[in-house]
Order: sequence, then C-alpha cells, then structure tokens
Amino acid sequence: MADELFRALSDRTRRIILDELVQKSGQTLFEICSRLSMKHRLAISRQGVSQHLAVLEAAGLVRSRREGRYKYHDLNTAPLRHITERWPAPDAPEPEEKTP
Amino acid sequence: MADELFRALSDRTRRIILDELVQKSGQTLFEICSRLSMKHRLAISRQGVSQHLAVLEAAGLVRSRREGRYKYHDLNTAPLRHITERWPAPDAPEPEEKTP
DNA sequence: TTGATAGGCAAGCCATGACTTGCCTATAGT
DNA sequence: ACTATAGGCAAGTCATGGCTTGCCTATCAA
Repeated sequence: MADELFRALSDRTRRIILDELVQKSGQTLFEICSRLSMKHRLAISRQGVSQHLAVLEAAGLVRSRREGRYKYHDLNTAPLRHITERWPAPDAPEPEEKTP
Repeated sequence: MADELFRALSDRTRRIILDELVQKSGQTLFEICSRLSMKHRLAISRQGVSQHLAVLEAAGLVRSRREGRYKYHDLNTAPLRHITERWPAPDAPEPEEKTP
C-alpha cells in the first residue's frame, strides 16, 4: 500500500503527470500525452503514459472515471498526507486536532 | 534535487531506516544494521545499508556527523515538505504566510 | 456498416538500481 | 606495535521497471 505510493512517486514522468493534473483536472489519456509532448518535450508513447497512469491509480494518487469512449483522470492528493505523518517534524510532534 | 528525494523514498529498506531514525536519532551504521536485522528481519549486508544511507544523505533526508571512528546519522524531515507543497490539497489552495 | 477515435492487453528490450564480495583506511584499546 | 572495531571504495551480479511495438476492443459519426 505505502509501497505503491512511493513507487508511483519515484518516476519523474509520473510526477510531471501529477503536475499537469493539478493545473487541469479531468484530463483524458490523449490530452495528457500531448501535454507531455508539447510542454515538457517528453518523447513517450501513448502506451507508456497509460502504464504510468495505471501505476498512479494503483497508488491512489489518480482517480479515473469512464464516460463513453473517454476516460477522465483526476488527482487525489490524500495519500500524500501519509508521508508527512509517517516522519513528522521533530519540533511539531503532532498536528493538533481541535477538540470541540 | 527533487529526483533524489523521491528516489530515496522509493526503496522500502530506506523507508524503514528513516523509521528507525525517528525512533532514535544519531545512530551509527552498525546500530542501524543490527536494528534492521533484529527488529525487521532484513538480511542485508553492512555495505548495503551504507549505500542506502548515502542515497538518503544525497536526498537531504539524513545528516551525518563524524566523531572519531564513529559516524552518527540524524533524520531531516525538511525535504518532505516539498512534496505536499508541490501537489497541494484542492480545498486548502495555499499554505498561508503570516505577513508581519 | 464503415471508418475514425479513445483506450487496453501482452510480449519483449534494455537500462537502472539493489545487493554482495573483496579489499583498503582510520581510529581506539591493550 | 599489534589487533579489533567502524567505515569506505570498487567491481560484478541479478532483478525490477520503463518503454516500445503490435494487435485487439469499444464508442461515436457519416
């Protein structure tokens, strides 16, 4: 579970895909492909991007929803919280919960 | 720079090393080796652990200080902040800076 | 129905990275 | 001085992972 998260983040192209999903959510595979090619000069096949998205989805960092022949991808930053929770800052030992 | 950070976090053994440094900071190489072997049943050579520590240090996640023939290792969680800053939560758009 | 578009599956290639082994250096104790 | 301890360097092995290629399925438009 945590393994898949860190594995997903370990690749540079996947991190750029996350960057693009921050800028515009709900992108399709082809849209991500063209952005990687145009904006980032990344020469990568459509299949390569598809495999990256699968890894990101397995890590919970990307949610996908199918509509007709399109498949839209959304970013989910929730799993990233686990990282800072696992190795907390020594000065701020715990993120305080406001008790009501 | 960011590449080294995520590369360092991508390995399971390295993440466990970080866990151990949370529990006790200033550990020596041999101390980390024995903890990995005892507590986590990880069969890894001393040299393997040494290489892991080098990767963690290159990522800025571990600081080391030499004293005599001992080399002590300390955890530094500062680089982890960059992760949540790079892909912020959609509800909390920006971590507010308190203007004085 | 045919063609075009969006995406998926599977096998194969190749480079990166984790790990070991062997040997070397430096500090501390007797 | 000699020995043990703590650590470093370098080469070599082997598996994982990123990427491509080729082919297949599904949806929409004409």
